[in-house]
Parts: sequence; structure tokens; C-alpha cells
Amino acid sequence: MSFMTGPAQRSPRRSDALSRERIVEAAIQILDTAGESGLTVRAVTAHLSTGRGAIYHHVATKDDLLAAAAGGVVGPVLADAAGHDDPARAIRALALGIFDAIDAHPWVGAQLAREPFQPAVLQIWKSLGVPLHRLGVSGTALADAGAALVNYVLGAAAQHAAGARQAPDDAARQQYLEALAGQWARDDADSLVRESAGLLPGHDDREQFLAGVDIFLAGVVSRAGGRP
Amino acid sequence: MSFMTGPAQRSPRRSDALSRERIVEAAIQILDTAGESGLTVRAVTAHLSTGRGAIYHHVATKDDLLAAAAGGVVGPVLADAAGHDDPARAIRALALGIFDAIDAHPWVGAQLAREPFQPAVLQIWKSLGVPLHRLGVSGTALADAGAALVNYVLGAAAQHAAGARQAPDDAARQQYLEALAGQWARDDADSLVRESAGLLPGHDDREQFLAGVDIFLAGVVSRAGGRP
DNA sequence: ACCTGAACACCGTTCAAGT
DNA sequence: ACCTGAACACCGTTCAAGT
Repeated sequence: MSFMTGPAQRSPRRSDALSRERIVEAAIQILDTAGESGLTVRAVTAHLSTGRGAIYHHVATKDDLLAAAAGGVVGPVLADAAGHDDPARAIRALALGIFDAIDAHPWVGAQLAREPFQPAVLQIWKSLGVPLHRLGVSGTALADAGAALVNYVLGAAAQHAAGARQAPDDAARQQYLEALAGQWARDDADSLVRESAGLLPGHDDREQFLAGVDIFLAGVVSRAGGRP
Repeated sequence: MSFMTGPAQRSPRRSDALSRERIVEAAIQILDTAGESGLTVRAVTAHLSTGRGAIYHHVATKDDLLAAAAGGVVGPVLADAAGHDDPARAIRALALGIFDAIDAHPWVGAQLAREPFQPAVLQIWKSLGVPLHRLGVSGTALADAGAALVNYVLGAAAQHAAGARQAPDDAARQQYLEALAGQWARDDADSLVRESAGLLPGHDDREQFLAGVDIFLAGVVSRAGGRP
């Protein structure tokens, strides 16, 4: 979005009036750079070179700001991923879009899991509900399937994001998973646990996420009325 | 000095030496009473009538304490729910046990969604993996199915807990959902959205959670080798 | 109306000093 | 060895005062 032409220019047009939009934009930038713990009201004021109280003129609370920032990331993603004819394809594309967005902005994962009816979560609900309906589900079954899918997507994304947060690069991740698998296998005599531990370092979160979406889709289809 | 002449001895053997166990116990009690924001190191020291630094002698960090508290709640639940012969039944019992525990201790929901490989999450992984295997899934398919189920359970529980946190009693919840459904239906012309909004106030989170588990189970069975 | 920045009431964590 | 509690370096939020 912002194209930095050089290191000389630090603050972008600070003469502009403050607005909710500009504050949310700054928050997203800070969250991407410094993580969730880096988002402080003081950091936002420094970024926008303004006073503390000015922020509260446009934003109710820090939680409000976090939710708005999450919405700012999720909204465009849902818009981009929409528009598939095949409903199952549409669901996969949406789910993957959300996953990738959270992979790129881990703090979004934690935020979406925190509030059930924040704007970003409602948007996800709506965008997944439409293709689910076209899959032949409606009424209470649609509500159940929609809740299950949304909860799975948010849960998986949150877990992945939490993992990404504590092992940022692939090498660290690999090392961490191997250590964990080793410990796991050592602590437990169960052969099943050992087998699962062995698979831990090699697996790809994104593929596994998609496999979960497919399991879910298979379940919905099989319950909706069997196969044709 | 503090003179506790109060009603017949409220604190249990405060002469006992401090220990990790006693600190975790106190944390659980505080979290249940005052919620996540009520858990401060100062509150713990007050509860145990000790100094700040003493806590850090037995616990590495506040996050460590939170994770241990979650483990203290989840562990017994998993032990109680185990031991069903029928694997599908076992999975339902475990999932429901976790859901109910999080319903009773909402802070656990937020905590489990935060760290992917904390002890409590590993325990959940193991306890769900065994019946899944007995359902006829193994190898990579087992890892995929296990991840999907765990992520769904944790995601749904986190969302439910977040909802429970902001609308504690049934009346508040009802009112909140009705307001939300109204707003939702007003903002959106889509008939599908309106239909879903109408179902919102009447639904039961626990039943919907179980419906999701069943969708998932149907998906696993249908992918594992079709129906007999 | 919008903004400033000092002040308030908190945090988690550390550490010299006690027993 | 275990514990104390003052001190440190932070927080989010408010509010009288400025423009």
C-alpha cells in the first residue's frame, strides 16, 4: 500500500486531519511491524505525531481499534475471494483467503477468536453462508453448518497464527516442531502418539487446513441428502 | 499489620509453604470469580497473602500461570470423559466435556486458542486422536482429521466463551442476540441473511456445537472408505 | 470542534534486603 | 532457600487547558 521511496521521509503528510480511517491504518501498520504487544496508544500517537487524547476522539477504546483493524484486513480478502460459480470451490477459496490473510497478519487470528460478533466475523459468516446455501443446505441445518465452518476456520487460523507468532521463519518452525515431536514421543509410550509425533515436523499447516475444509464439506454433503 | 478477625477462617491453611500447585489453584479461583482481567499478580499475592516476588519463585511468567490454570481445568475433564467403547460416542463425550468446561470457565476458551502447543491442547489432541484412530483413520489422514477436530472444538469453544463473557445470563444473551439479529436483518437485503438472522436468537450453542461435531464425524467416515 | 500532554490509576517483572 | 516489598518501566484512559 504505502510505497516508501526513501528512508529520508518518515511521517506521511502529518498536516492531514486525523480520522478514524487514518488511525486504523496506522494501527494495522504497527501491528504488522511490531505485533500485538507493539500496539499501544502511545505508539499510535507517535506514528501520527499527535497527542494521546486525540485518538480517543475517533476511537472508543483500544479494543475497538483492534477490531476495526481486523476488519480492515479481512474485508478486502473476502471481496477478492468471492465470485466462484461452484459453491464448494467458493468455500475453499474463501477459507484459504482467510487463512492466508491470517498467515500474513497473525494478530488477526487472535483478534477474530476473541469476539464472536465483531464486524469481521459477521462478514465471514455472510460470505460463507451464501455458497453453503447453494450447496443445498437451509434453515437450521444451514445455521449449524455455517457455525461449524466459521468456528473451524477461525479456530484453525488462530492456532496457526499462534504458532507462526512464536516461530516466525521456517527454520525456527522446523526446529521447534522436531523438538516438540521428540519430547512428545519420549513422554508417551502409546504407539499412536509416537506415529503422530513423527508426522508433526513434516506437515504443512496450509494443506492440513484445506484438508479440514474438505472433511467438513464431505460431512455437509453426506448429511444433506447423500450422494446423487 | 493486618488483623483477620473475620468470619470463621476463610483462607485454607495459609501457613502452608507456597508451591506451584497452590498458586495455580489460586489463579483458577481468581479467574472464575473475576475473569481474565481480574488475574493480576497482585491479586494472586493478596489471595495467598504473600509478596510479589514469591510468585516468580514458582512460576516463570503470568502466561505460564495462565497456561497451567487452563491445564488444571482441562485435565480432569478429559480423564472423566474417556472410556467409551464406541469411538464416535467417545469423541462426542470428549468434545462435550471440553465445551462444558469452557462454558463454566470462559477464560479457558480464550487461553486454549492462544497457544497451539501448550500442555492442555496437547492433552486434547491425544484424547481425541485415540478414538479417531479406532474410527479407521490413520497416518496422514489421522493427522488431518485430528487437527480439524481439535481446531473446530477450540474455535467453537472460544467463540462461545467470548459470547458468554459479554452476556453472562440467559436474559442478557437473548436480548443481545435479538438486537443483533434485528440490526443484521436491517443492514442486509439478502433473504438468506434475513433467514439466518431469524434463527439467531432461538438457537442453542451447545446443540449447535454438537451438530458441528456430527458434521465432522460424517465427513471423516465418508472420506475414510464410504459407507458399508 | 479538535487537539494537547500532564496526570491518574493501574500493570508485570526485578532485585537488594531480610529470615 | 525462600520470601518480602519497594522500585522500575511500562500500560489505557481521562481531562483541564489550549487553538
